[in-house]
Amino acid sequence: MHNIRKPPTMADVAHRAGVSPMTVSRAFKREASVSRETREAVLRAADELGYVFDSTASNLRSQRTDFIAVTIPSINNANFADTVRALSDGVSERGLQILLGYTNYDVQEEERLVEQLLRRKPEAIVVTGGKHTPRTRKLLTNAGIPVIETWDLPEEPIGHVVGFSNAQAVREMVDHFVAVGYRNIAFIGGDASRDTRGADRRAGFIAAMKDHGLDAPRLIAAGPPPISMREGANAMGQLLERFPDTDAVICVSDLSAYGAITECQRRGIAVPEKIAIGGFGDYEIGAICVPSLTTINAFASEIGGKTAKLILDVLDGKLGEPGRVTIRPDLILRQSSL
Amino acid sequence: MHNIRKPPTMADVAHRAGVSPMTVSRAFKREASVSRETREAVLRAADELGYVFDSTASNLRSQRTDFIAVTIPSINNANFADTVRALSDGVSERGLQILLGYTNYDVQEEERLVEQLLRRKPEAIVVTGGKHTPRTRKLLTNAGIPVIETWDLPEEPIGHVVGFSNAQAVREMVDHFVAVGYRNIAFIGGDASRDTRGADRRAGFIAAMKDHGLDAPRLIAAGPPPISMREGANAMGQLLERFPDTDAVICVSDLSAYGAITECQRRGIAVPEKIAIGGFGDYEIGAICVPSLTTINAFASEIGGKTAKLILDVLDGKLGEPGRVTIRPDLILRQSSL
DNA sequence: TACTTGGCTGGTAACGATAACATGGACGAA
DNA sequence: TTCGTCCATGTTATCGTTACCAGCCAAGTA
Repeated sequence: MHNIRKPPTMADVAHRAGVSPMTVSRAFKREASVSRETREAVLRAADELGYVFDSTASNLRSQRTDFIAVTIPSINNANFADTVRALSDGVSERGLQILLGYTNYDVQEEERLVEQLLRRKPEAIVVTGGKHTPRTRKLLTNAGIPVIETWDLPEEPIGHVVGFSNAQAVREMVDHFVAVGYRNIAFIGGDASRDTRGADRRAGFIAAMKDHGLDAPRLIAAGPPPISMREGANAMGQLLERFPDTDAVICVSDLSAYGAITECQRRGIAVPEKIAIGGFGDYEIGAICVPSLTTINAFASEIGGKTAKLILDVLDGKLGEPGRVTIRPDLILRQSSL
Repeated sequence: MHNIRKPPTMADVAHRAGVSPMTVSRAFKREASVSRETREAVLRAADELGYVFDSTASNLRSQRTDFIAVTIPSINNANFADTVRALSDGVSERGLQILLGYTNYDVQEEERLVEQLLRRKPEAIVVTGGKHTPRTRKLLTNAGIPVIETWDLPEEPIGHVVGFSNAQAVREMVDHFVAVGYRNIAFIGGDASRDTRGADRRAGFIAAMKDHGLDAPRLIAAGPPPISMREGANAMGQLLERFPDTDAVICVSDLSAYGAITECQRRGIAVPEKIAIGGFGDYEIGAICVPSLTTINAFASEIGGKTAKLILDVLDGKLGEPGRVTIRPDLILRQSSL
């Protein structure tokens, strides 16, 4: 009964509904002016034919894709996932869809990814972090669409920014630790070469220590980012052996911090009595583990939500010049520190 | 010096390089036959003009988007993230890109999402789970592209399947628990109405208990899925109060199981001496927490990897009929159970 | 009545790449 | 030499929708 038919087009729907293709097109748009009856007739015809709207043609002709391109370092990170979720929810109300890619914490990979994403002609592009290869910067600058850098406060932003200072956030934790009496404070992070946010946190740690007149020799690099719980635990082991007088540790993330806590538990070292531990990111585990974890809430969801709002404003032409939204992370004190 | 110029097209590049647009098109494809010199000249001209390849036009004309559409219940779940990552890595070698959406564990939302994704004309679509609304089934069936259901073994698959039996996996844990002497075993999960994989696990639990001649009155529903650590902890509190004679608990996920462990710690209840705990999913935390967590490895990455391979085979025409790849989850025994 | 105004609908020509087919020249075999 | 083959390149038409511009008609206004 059916030959290998091509899928129906708007023309087919138009024919069946007794209208022009142009009217079918309008019937599929929310705001377009079509009479109620006509729209219903068109949608009914479309349904009967099993018509599926073809975005590829729409994208080309209208020069709009309704894509928002997003790059994150890793898809397996609850912080970035929170940001993406809030961003996605925020823009989806306007029919915008996230086109997501991950860079593996590698600026070269970011370059490839950004180029690939820009070919899809997104309405805007959101990148995590403010450090890029020269070619990435050039691509983003010339893309002709809004560019939003997040999770960082770049000194020379490409366009818009929704972020916070990783260094400053860690500084506040150091200030607190010093205020309550810790002196031999260590820092556990990943190899600094790749994860720029992690490097900023470590730099903030060192600078803050210096400002308190303290040296910062206790630096453990636990491997290529992201640092897992396991790597955090291993780093804690190293730390305890190399610097037995350490009285507090700040970890680059809650995950590594939790790993560090468990390593102390396995070694029978009391947290926080013998050693205090701080994390970063306010992951769920930090609130529920025993002892609970002192950490920094960087408001990952807010970053996504405010990025979404920024994008909508820019696309609406409500924003003349590049926006700069600064988030102020919160120090959350819990049982793992005094 | 700059007017509001339109971005350059292939025609512009062709003109500058002294070739035809067709040759430019070929120069941008990997396999196309273009002489080395010509290709280099074209790419140089493109670079000088700041030309960015326009996928939207390519997509329409070639009727290929190189998208693989994927739906997952939540973007904040390490298991699904693992699957997506492996899938993405597996197909990206062939220039295929993931177009990701999440359903919030809601089949209605899945329906909306699937329709939206299909409009983008992906080369294939991967859905998590085997339960769908009738309309979703119809959309997928008629889409004319490979459909792969994952993380489940549907009785009536729409197309291909890469999954495992959630019920069977839990059954094996029950079998083990019973074999080592536990009798008063409880199950902590989410409200069954939405998360079908969670519901399958619970059903598997009840059936297995029955097969051992045991009742299964100890069922705690901890709220809408996904169940967080916190909800797992709360559920554990309820369980201890309502069924004090419980000697073992199986949780719908490692996250809720870890929450349950912490609740026991806060109440001074020894795990596994007073109560054994099992999780699901082999999240990193289960391997590192103290006590470490007995769990089920569902091989999330393998699901993604095998799905990628399946897609490539199907697109190459190497597969005549629907594929059915069955994963066999592994029971991992750790300290939280005897 | 004549003339706006505004809501709805239709016709035509793109959007920018590339599938399909054609062509021209280099090269080797007969 | 002559013909066939293959590689590199060009020409033409098209993918399916929608921007743009009209046109029509009913309702409101002077």
